[in-house]
Amino acid sequence: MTYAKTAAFTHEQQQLARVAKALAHPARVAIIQFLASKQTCISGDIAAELPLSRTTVSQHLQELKALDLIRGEIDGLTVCYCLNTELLQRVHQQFTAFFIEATTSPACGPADACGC
Amino acid sequence: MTYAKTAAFTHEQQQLARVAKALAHPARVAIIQFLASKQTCISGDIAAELPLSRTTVSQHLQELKALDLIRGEIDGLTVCYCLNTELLQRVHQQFTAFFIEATTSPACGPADACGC
DNA sequence: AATCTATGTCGCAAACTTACGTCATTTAAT
DNA sequence: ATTAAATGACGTAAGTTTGCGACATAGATT
Repeated sequence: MTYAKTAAFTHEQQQLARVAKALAHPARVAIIQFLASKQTCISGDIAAELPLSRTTVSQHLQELKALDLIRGEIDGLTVCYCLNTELLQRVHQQFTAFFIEATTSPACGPADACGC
Repeated sequence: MTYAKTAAFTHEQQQLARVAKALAHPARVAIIQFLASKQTCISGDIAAELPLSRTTVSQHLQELKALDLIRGEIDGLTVCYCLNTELLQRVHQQFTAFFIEATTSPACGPADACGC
């Protein structure tokens, strides 16, 4: 997505694509769900929950952190990760707007094979 | 040393990731928006609207088609593409469920630096 | 038939992602 | 002070995506 041609698209399109990309790996979906399932920010060994090495999970965490979807606070030896629910809410709205735009279009109906 | 990672990713997580991946490029977001903006299924030269070569656009179209997010009907010389609004609606629901799960978690608040 | 047009397919190069082992750093426990 | 634990950074190998020109194909048009 950071390919050369990216610049030509609207900021909105790039924004949506960037977040979509963050969710484009089951590990990152799983990480977010895991963080959501805990009342407290969980330390980094989310790795124990996932079929991936700690290093790889750490990398996925950094990726989510780079977009600010999650935050990490160092607390002694461990790192406390947590969801940025505010951002996630805004992202949710963006996705919803996109999907509504897409699903309310008067394009071909569900079954008919596109009678244009 | 490898951790004991027995838990593979759920079907649900993979599903979400797969769709997210389809939206993970601004060109594909743009294609969907473009199809939504037309009352009628538009032929393949969506390429004229995008800062990409026809070949590349065709490739993105195939990718969306592989997930059945869009459909293409051959109509003589041209191909009629259209959104699969039914699927998009279901996908929207999936994303919404995910985001609600993520945003209603009692994790760290927006401003406080994660007081765990 | 010869040609034109709209499309998809193929193969390639460059860029990016994924996954993981090893290492350095930081903090806690002995 | 030494050792142990948790973690991110670094390097790197394998795989995937992106982007495109050249080629192939299949209806239209002449």
